[in-house]
Amino acid sequence: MDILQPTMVFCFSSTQKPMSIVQFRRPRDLRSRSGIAVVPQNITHQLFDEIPLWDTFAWNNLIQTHLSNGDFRYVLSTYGQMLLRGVRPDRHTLPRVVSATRLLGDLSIGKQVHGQALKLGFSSDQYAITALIEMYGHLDSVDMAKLIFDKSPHHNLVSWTLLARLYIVQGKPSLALDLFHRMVDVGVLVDPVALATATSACGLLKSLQQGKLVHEIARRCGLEYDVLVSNSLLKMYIDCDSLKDARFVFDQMPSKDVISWTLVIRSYVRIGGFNEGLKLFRQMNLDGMKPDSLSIASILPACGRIASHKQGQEIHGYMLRNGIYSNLKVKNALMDMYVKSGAITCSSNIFAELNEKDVISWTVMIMGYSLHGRGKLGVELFHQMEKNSKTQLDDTTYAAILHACGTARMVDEGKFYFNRIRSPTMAHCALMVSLLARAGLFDEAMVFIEEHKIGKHAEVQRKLLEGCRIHRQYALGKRVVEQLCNLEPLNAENYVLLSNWYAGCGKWHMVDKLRETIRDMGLKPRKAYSWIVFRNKVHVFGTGDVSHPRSGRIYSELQRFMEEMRVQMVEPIWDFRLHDVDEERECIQTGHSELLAISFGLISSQDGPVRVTKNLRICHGSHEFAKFISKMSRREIILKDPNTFHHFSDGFCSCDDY
DNA sequence: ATAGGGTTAG
Repeated sequence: MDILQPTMVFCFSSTQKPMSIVQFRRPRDLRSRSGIAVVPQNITHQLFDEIPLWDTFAWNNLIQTHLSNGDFRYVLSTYGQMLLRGVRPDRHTLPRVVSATRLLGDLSIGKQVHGQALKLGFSSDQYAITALIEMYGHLDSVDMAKLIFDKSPHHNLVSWTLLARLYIVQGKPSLALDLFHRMVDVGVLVDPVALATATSACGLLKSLQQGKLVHEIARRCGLEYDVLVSNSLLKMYIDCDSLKDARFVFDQMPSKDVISWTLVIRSYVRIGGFNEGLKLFRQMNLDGMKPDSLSIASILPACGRIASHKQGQEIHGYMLRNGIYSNLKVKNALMDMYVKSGAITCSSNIFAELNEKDVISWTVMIMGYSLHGRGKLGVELFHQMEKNSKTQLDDTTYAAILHACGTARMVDEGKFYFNRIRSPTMAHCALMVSLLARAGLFDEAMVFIEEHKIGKHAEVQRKLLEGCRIHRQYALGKRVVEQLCNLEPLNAENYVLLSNWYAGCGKWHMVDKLRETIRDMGLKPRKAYSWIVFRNKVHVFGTGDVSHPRSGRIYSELQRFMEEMRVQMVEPIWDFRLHDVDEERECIQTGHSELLAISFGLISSQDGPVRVTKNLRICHGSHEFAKFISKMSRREIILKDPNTFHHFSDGFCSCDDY
């Protein structure tokens, strides 16, 4: 094929309109006399006739306009006309035409243009070379790009950086870094973009040592505090898991932009520093930096994780008020925030209004329903997803559907989906064990564990224990706990479980012995806490806590419910055999932290749900008591524990006592 | 001409 053939270059699609040539528009040219819009070719032809043949500048201008409008085929057709009419392309023409072939993804035309560049004598032009490097790099290979680079008479900063970038895209960061150091060695003056490219290579290599070397070069060039360079350094230190260095860079930055803030906020959120993340987010606002959709998508997971319904809602409100563009990523993050902070209805409202959904949207909702005890809805949603969209499922989606089957106790469906997973992960297997154990199918669970050889994983044993707890399988439960002590001898929680088991059978000498063991090993069992947000303050309660200013009223309210319960002949439950908190066994029921938080919630507000979060699992007795309270007080209580959300309402719980 | 930040994972 020859690019000079007009048939080849005039390949307009009928739907495309020549919007881009508006600057050459003359009223009488645009419409034919009959008033019918003329076809693009005609307009273009007429326009070509208007451009003087000697005026290369005007032709370049037209090419540039097409290029920036994304009309790459017009670039080629204009270029074709130039050649056809004998207009001489200059050094401004070829780079743009080469870029157009790259963006079109057409290597063969690109090669033809390259040939013409050689013929016309532009092969050593800096701009033509960079365009060619990029074209070959994207459409052919990095090796081909390297060849152009090597053959070019002189290398400039941009061609060095471009080639390095190509190596990074190809997953070869160490080659990119080599190139950067060679460039520095031959004495090319580096700029912020070159430094940013080298820094990101270090991040990909996770090499702190290399990163610090580039940091030193940046310092020597006096570019350390350039905002692009600082941000890349920040990201590099985060990628290398050195939050300490990242924070140092951040604190030193004389001027931070929204990207700097987002980077550092996200890095705290990722390692679980939710409060620090929120603190920084507030600081960003105080510093007058307006959050955008990307920074908001980074902070929302923190709101979800600490189940701070209020803060997440405030951020959502801020977005609506300030018209912050919210794309699917942000909406997914919002949905997940509402799921994790106990407001499943808010997430399903957002979900219902989505006009496009990706795999994450579906996964968040399936998992969301399941976490809120509505596994069946989650399974239904999965069916809907398979019917309505060609979403490519991933491991997380399968984990969500297995979780939903577990919550809904849909064993056959769970097995069906498990068998569909091409290579099940440990998490998938553990979810299957959970599904079988929760359904009381212990023999089958044991066979499954045996078949998949996963008995050595504490995660799996804990799922098994969950089933034992639900179905009061105390003999099997004890064997599982002993197994856990063997698998994780340094996990205090396992000894607490064992100790509670012995306490349940009145074997107090064993309880004492275990307590000694825990102490001698220097282990510290986790303490139970519950918290509730009231008037933008977090109120935290420990077991038997009396430090709250309204403590008297909190306890008397619980006492009142307790007496009521006795009158109604409801027996309090004292079964701590498979419970994993031991301080609670020794505390009166009304001293359990979740009940203190619930009571505080009830006395400090008149209506609306009471939202409480607990760091450890709720015990059986408190669960029963909370059901009773919800009935007597006619209030909805939403309690989040590490595994699930319990919605207590009118004497029932959404978890169906599982 | 080359460039730094975002969502699920029970």
